[in-house]
Amino acid sequence: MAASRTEILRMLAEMARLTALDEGSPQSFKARAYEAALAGIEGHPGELTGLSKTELTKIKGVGNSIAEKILEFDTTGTVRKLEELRAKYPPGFVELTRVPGLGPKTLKMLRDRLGVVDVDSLKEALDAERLRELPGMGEKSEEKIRRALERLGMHGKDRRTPLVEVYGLAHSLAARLGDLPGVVEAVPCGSIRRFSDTIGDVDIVVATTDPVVVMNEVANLPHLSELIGSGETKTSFLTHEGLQVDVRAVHPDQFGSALLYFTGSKVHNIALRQRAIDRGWLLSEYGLFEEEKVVASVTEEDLYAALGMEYVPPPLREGRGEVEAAAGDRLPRLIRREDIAGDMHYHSDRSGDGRSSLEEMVEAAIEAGYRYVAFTDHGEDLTINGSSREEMLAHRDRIRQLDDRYPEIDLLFGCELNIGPDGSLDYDPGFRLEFDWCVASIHSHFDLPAEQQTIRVLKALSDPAVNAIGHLTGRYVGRRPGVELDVDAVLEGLATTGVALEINGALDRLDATDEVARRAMAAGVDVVIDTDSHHTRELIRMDYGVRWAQRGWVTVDRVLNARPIEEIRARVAARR
DNA sequence: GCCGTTTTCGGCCCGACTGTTTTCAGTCG
Repeated sequence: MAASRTEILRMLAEMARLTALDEGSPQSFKARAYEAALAGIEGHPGELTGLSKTELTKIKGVGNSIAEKILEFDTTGTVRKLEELRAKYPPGFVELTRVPGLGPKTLKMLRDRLGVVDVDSLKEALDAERLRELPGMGEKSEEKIRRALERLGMHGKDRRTPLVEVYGLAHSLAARLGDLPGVVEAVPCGSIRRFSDTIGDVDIVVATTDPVVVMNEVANLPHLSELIGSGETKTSFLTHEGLQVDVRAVHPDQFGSALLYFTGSKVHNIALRQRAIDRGWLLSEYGLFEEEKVVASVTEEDLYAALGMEYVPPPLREGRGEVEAAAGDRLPRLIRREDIAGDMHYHSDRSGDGRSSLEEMVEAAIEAGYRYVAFTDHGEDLTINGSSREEMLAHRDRIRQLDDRYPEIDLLFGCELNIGPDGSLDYDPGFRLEFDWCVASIHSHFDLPAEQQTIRVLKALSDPAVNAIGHLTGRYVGRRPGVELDVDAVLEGLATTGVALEINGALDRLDATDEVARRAMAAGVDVVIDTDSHHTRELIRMDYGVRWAQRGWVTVDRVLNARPIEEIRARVAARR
């Protein structure tokens, strides 16, 4: 039997989790070794199955022992060591690690001294007031754990929230703190700044000469439901939705190092700190130090430069090879918002779910600085939102008229075709070729087997009218997983046909994923970064799409809509 | 468990806050 890449990653993640528990600390070197191997493999593009032990140990973070475990897992389907750990720490006990405030040390003590093995037995021990008998524990600890248990499942330590649900809140909170007296700047950091599609909690760093004012403001925010902790420079609280927010105040002179530290990721930070150590320095949120002397601290640019690296944009800071690349001046020229020349997935109220008129959408596009835009209203197969042939042809006339009226922008008559369960598309082949540009996307039948989904998408992209595949999996972050398909097969299809992979900037979609985008780069597939706007206020999604693409290491030379319209037209023509 | 332009052994990122303690361990990020 051969284990898939995903299964191997999951196995290593479980090994890391259980080893941390067994060793009594997530900082345990063994646990971190598993995490390092996990990161190394995630950054390793190729297949894993079939690799020899020697080849496996060439992967960063994978040594003899982990290579053997991967081989064992690949051939037998399990790992003896993992089975032992599972027996020692059954799921009910592991569940307890999700309780905020309960770490491995405390959990071990609870089990050894009080026989606590799961949530129920923990509750019994709490009711009997037995925890306070233990060293280091008291009445307050009992109360804290009791409260944490009550809201377990609502927001355990490992709960991730879709970015779309917190993005607005985080920025409005930062804006509010930014207006306080003494505050120079307030910025959401952490996974929000790295632009991860899900986030654990909200981290806001405030540059201020007067941290007391900031801490007071935070303690009295209307969003605050429960105060978790508050000190002179740091306050943590839960919102009414159960989201944890950490606000940290630093002196403006230390803002760069604070931003760097609180943006993470953890893996990225550790790598930077290691670089500092290699130079005999120390890097913390307060700055880069040589003994007592500050080497750099005011801006992130200063810090990277001092460490002998190119500046690393936040979306890249995931420990996926960016540290090595930046140190060797090998960071790719990533796509940037100012490179974008147009939007190739764009709706008007011709679509049933469109909310702004053609004129409004054209003017919004001009306002955004675009040189061209493709209107891609839904085809007839989406019965509620789509348009008939007659409607589409009338629509085309209006687009041509507007194209004449607005010489500063080129308007394309396009369509968002619906990919049926069998890969079929709207209209007929001849009519489809009437369009200047077509994006084809999945809108239903999300549960078909992966093999069928792959055939479905491959069939759609083989149609000469199709120029891009929209929101590849149809996922909604945190709500709908999206279709399963053979990504490599699809990428190969895209590469051979010259059809582009869309990176959809809608915050709840962010589809294709950053991971797929990166594989697309390796496979020689071009992308289009689109907003899929249905309203003039959705054009901001281009910022999101670009940052998401950066997470996928998408380079400017591979983005179709960073090129002149003539090149896009030529590409469409060449395909027919 | 991994790793080596000082090392095949002895290291492995750094600091705030809490609760329980009089100096610190545990947890978290």
